[in-house]
Amino acid sequence: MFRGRYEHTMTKTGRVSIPSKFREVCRKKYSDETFVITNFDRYLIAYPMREWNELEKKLSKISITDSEVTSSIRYLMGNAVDCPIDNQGRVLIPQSLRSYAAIETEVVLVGMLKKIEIWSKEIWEKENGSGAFETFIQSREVLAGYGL
Amino acid sequence: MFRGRYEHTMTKTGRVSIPSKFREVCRKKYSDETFVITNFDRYLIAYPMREWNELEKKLSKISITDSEVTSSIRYLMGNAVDCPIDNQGRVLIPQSLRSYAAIETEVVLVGMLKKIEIWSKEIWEKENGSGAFETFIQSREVLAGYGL
DNA sequence: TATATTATGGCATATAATGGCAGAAGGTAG
DNA sequence: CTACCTTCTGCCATTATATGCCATAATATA
Repeated sequence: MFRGRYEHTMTKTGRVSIPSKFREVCRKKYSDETFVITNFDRYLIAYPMREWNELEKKLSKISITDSEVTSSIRYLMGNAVDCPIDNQGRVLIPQSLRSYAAIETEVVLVGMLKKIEIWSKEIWEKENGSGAFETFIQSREVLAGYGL
Repeated sequence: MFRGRYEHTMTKTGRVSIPSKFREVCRKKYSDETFVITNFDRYLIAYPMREWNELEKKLSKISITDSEVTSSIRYLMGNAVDCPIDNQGRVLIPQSLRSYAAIETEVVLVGMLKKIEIWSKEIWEKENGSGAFETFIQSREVLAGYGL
């Protein structure tokens, strides 16, 4: 599973190094080094291809006549891009996703179990900076409900 | 499966480049580079030939006595045009379909699993622009019903 | 301290997107 | 039937972007 937080810088051409610990998970657990990246509110989510395919399999069974669901599928699929890892361990993040997540040069990569979150450092600090520990403490009871 | 969203411009003669990622799916998954394009509401849908044939097979099982359904089928079939991909990776979108979908120059192509949607950029922004994420979040419960 | 691995910048090349033009095909009016 | 017009289609040129590779810097490991 993906865990840990890393701060990397993006090149001018939009390439970001995937932390080697994450790549190791890709190789060992998924035996594939391609991510599907999509945007989610103010940050990006990268799924290993296998996890993404699970999602697609479920979605493809839904009838096209259900317009509310169709527009959600459109949102999910329309923003998804596959980003293979190159020989230097990097992915190219397309311009559209960069601007969605307001990523310019500094990025924060967060391991989140079966997926990775990619944040602009600036937004990360605003939303997860000083208050994060307090939020964590407050959600103790919720976590306790899951046996933690 | 088709995924991702691309903004392209149409030439004066009505040709639109198919994003290379979509062409790759056509080659690898369908081993064919011909689409069947038809209009659907306020946008166009392009099916790889094989998917279109599946659709036809399903439609042909419907009884011709059901007049309401028959007219829907007539609508779908009557507007369907096959559009092969040329050597530069483009398709010609016939005038009739362009005017249906109000496509002038700027188009948005959206990968939707087994098909591609083609929107006029203007209409796309109106219907899927800023509020799309909220709609997505709202339909989470519906999606949850499908195991997502 | 030496060595391996990781992160990242720079550059060359390949591929993609798209505009322009010319010939081919097909329809229409004289 | 033929001349003309419109639309279709193939090909070339240009630009932007993506990709692969090498070099160096930073970090971790033995």
